[in-house]
Amino acid sequence: MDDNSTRGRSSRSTGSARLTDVARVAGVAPMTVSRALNRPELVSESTRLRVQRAVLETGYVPNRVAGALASSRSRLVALLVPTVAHSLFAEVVQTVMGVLAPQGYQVLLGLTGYTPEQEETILETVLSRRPDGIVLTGCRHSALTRQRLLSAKVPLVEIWDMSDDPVDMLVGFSHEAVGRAVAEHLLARGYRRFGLISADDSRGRRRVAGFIGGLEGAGEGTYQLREVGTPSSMPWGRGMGAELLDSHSLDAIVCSSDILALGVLAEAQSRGLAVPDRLAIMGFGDSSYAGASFPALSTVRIDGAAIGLRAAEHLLQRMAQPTFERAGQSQDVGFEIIDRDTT
Amino acid sequence: MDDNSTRGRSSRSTGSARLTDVARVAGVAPMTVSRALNRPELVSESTRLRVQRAVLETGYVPNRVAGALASSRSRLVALLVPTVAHSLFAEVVQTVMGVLAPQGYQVLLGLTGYTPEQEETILETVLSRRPDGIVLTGCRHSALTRQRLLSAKVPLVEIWDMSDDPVDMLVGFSHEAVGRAVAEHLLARGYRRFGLISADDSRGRRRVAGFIGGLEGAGEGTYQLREVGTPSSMPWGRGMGAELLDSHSLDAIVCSSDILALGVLAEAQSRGLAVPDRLAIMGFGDSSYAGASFPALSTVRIDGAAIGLRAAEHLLQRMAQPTFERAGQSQDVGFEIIDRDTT
DNA sequence: ATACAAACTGATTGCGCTAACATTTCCTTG
DNA sequence: CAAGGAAATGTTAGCGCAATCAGTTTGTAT
Repeated sequence: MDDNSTRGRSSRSTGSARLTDVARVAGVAPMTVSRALNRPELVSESTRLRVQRAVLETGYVPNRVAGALASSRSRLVALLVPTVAHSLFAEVVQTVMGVLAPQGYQVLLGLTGYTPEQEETILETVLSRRPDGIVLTGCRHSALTRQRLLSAKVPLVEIWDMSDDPVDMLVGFSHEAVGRAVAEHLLARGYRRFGLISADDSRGRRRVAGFIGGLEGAGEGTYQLREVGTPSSMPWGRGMGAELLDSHSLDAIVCSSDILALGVLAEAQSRGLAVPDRLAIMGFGDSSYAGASFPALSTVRIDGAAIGLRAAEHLLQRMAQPTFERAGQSQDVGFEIIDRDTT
Repeated sequence: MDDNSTRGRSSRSTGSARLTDVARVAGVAPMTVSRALNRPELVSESTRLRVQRAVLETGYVPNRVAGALASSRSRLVALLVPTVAHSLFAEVVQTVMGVLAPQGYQVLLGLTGYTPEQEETILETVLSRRPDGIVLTGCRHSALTRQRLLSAKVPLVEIWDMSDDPVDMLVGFSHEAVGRAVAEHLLARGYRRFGLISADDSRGRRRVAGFIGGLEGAGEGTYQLREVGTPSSMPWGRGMGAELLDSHSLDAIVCSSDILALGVLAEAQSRGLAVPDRLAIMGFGDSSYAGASFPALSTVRIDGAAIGLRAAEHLLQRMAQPTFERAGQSQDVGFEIIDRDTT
């Protein structure tokens, strides 16, 4: 009579149908309803149908918060990226979600900006949701972040970077190698006086360092470096391009993103500078618009979709395992220099 | 002796520190720890500090899954957009999260593609997480979706569109009005023979319908319509632009996104067609790169940031209210035709 | 019929936390 | 210094679900 299966009894109840309500309507035990919904293969055809009808009749919407607490499985994956306003990261988000959604995982998105402090704060709140897996952009974490990741015992994929000691799994590419390769490539094509425009984030800086290392290794070439704020944009590129061209005589400008490069291209065109004869321009990322600008932008192709895909697959595989065990595997997806018409 | 505050007792426990562990170390009741962490103003300075130390000592990470179940507040907001691969939606995501994160809300991201079926599926799983609020792109939902939204009793903001009967709150603009305004604007500038390139989604189609309505209202102008798949990209624009220019004599091409317009621009430039004298080009969205292309792209400015900002603010306001009550308010943020150098 | 396994269903318990109410401690103020 | 109230802390009882194990039914071989 005073049992809990009657509506509106407890002042704390939310008022919507629960598993017990469905069970009562279907004339079975709550546990059977749970099974009918989550592991239908364990239930007979007839009960499955009765439960199905009862769900429709009651308008039951499962409460996965309670489910997660009871089973210690949240079916939630945290995805931490610096921003989605950059098409490369948007591509990663898109791909990761495309792989995870069909497997029944939902995504908790976190934007870390480009600072370790924000990463730290966001990771803390993210961990409190007890996600089943984490995809985290970058490998350079604060000590506290790293310690939290280690003690969390959650499958983790770090992406977008290479590291000698990944926390768990890793899918990325080497930013230094990109810079070095671009330097060697442009030197080989005869360019010598370089302008560098980089966003002021750590990975952009590592590409710059790689580029400078490449010049030094070859013993050739000079450079002028300019940093711009995040997020990168065409106006930033155009403005910095103008500043570099005003004050220096340059053969080529290398940018830390395609969007900056398009800004430089616009500036060159407005000055009537022939590209690439008077000025070569190099982007980074191979965004969708890079291949179709006029002239088509030379750039470094990063396969964000491949990174997202592999990260998600690694995660799925690990989340399917009953026991937690770090993998410690790294995967370098590399990059490709795309020589179009601006170099 | 057999109490539950001893580690490793229950086989169902997760093994990490709980509130009771912190309480034991701090020498206070569990409830006091809860208060010290969530409502510190209710706790004396000295206990707050003792709890703080105990948290550090035990390495306690709150379990918000349990917290949400107990309090019926998930501090989760579901954000449903068609894609993040489009800069306008990425901007909305970025802004919404920027507003909500400082208020302690986390975002559950859902990608609905451009189909009502996916929206339906995703909404179902999203509702099972009991979010405190929902931001949903678009106003044309399936009957089931609408019914679920109505019975969910969750604050909801529909964005990116206008509607006569919003489910709850609404922040958007009229796609028909955009189409009509663009038609009138271009007719006024003397263009008559139009090519239209639109993505095959419902909102793009409504802008096309508005454009055609504008031509018919004025009794002037002819048009050729082409639809492209989603997601839009420069190659799509360039290809469709080439097809239109090959088969028709046109004054202007109107695109359903800036990225398509840049593709058309590239095609025009590669053909040596003077823009805008021989061919005018109009984009949509005013993405970051639109203003800095050469020549600078004319487009329709949609303030994604404003939409995201207001949607988030409305939601916060509603989530702060103790009782659930539909608002039924709409807000039209409008749009602006930006006349740059391609018209 | 009987034994035995396999398939299915049910009862109990607890996941980790907070709402609600009860109690204690501290501080005014006449 | 007693009375009264505010501030601080504690106790109890779930939130809604699934793990676990116990029980029941069904099918199959003897």
